[in-house]
Amino acid sequence: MAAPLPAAPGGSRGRRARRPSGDDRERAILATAEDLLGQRPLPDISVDDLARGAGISRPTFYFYFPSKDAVVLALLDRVVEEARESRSAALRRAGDDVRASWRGALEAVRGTFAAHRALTAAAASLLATSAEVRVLWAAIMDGFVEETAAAIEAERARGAAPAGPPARDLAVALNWMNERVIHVTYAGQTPALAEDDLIDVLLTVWLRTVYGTDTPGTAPA
Amino acid sequence: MAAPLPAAPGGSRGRRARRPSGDDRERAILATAEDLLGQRPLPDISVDDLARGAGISRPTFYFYFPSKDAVVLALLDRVVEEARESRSAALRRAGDDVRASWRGALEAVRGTFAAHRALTAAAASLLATSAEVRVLWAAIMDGFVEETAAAIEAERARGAAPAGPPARDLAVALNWMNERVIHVTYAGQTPALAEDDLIDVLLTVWLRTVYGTDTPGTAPA
DNA sequence: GAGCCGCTCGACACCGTGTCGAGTACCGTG
DNA sequence: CACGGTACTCGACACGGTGTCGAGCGGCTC
Repeated sequence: MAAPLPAAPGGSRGRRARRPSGDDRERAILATAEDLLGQRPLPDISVDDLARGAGISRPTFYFYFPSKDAVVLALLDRVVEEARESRSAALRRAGDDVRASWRGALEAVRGTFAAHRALTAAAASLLATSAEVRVLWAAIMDGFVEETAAAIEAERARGAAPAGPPARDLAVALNWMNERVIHVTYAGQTPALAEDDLIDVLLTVWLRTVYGTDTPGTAPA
Repeated sequence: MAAPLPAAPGGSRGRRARRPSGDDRERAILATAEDLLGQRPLPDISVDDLARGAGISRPTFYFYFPSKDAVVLALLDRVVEEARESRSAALRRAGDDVRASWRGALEAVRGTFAAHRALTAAAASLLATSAEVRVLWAAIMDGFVEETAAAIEAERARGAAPAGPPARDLAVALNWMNERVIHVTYAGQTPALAEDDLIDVLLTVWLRTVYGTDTPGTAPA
């Protein structure tokens, strides 16, 4: 919401070299986008809506962003970063209790997406049309997969988890499962899970897949 | 490809009451769509392209279909039916060997989607914008989930599978995992699995989730 | 041969996108 | 204080896609 960005020069995404002034406008566009996305789906929002909402004309909008998609991408950048950090933090915390650790990671991702449903829905619709969004999405999923695969390998190394397919392969399947199940659940699609059962169910699949049991760390050698 | 449709009156989907003649045109449009989808993504195909490909003018196209989306929906109807039947058949076959039975179901769905990659990609892009496609997709996933849930419950009842979360909840998670993993793998996105490993990995997750082991039927009482 | 019906398309209205070029306001510098 | 530049603004335009309307045409039936 806040995040003043004192004078960050390197625009990570391609959008535009930022200048001290006019910066308010850029933020106004972003804010308008976030606001409108809470009201209706992305395809029903035009560049004109965004411009008007930010108090500027349509051509002026193009001075700040090359397209409607770029606005969503900018918004998404922030959320993706938030999800990544929140997940890594959860994984770092709770080092002892294995089960709690996995649960924390699940919970972190779920939390981030739940907090930004509208944006996530918009991202999903862009996934089909925007190569940039696809790249961004692939990057975050890749990060999750790497992290997960490393964790599985560690558990196998210490004898807590049985062998099986490459850890990375399992990680790919599990993480995509999360992505989709969380998405359909929060987007109100069917078949979905009850929001309250989400984490329990996903955790069960993760634990059984990795350890073969719901209660790792209690029985094995 | 063939499927003459002798004179089927009840257009399942909303498209239009069908008349004996002009039927060739309808098929030509469908064929053109399938063809063009093999060349470029759906958003890059206009109604005009479809019409020209079928040898008619754009307004005439609207005599046969209410929109571009409806064409894809019609195509999708057939494929969805194919997937459903192929999966049910696989589940019916191989009654004894549990593992083979699950594998067959996985294989059936994979096969159908692999055979229609382009269409599946188009469906994915419509999922974001077309309520009808969403309903159709929800329906097929629901069918898979029901079938899966029943199978899990049967396994639990005969003591082959351990208790745990509601069978339906596990079924939801597992089937969405399949959907997504198959999709990213065949759409060439990342992170994905190698096409050859797909089934093995998914099967492992399914078996471990349902039974807690890769080799059901060998150990338990 | 009159009339209907399935079918066809030219022409049109509409909407959203993206661009171009003519401004304006404000800056620092001479 | 002019002067030139630069950040920014927007009216007007061109384009491409969608969907509709109404006139026309060919074959069938009575």
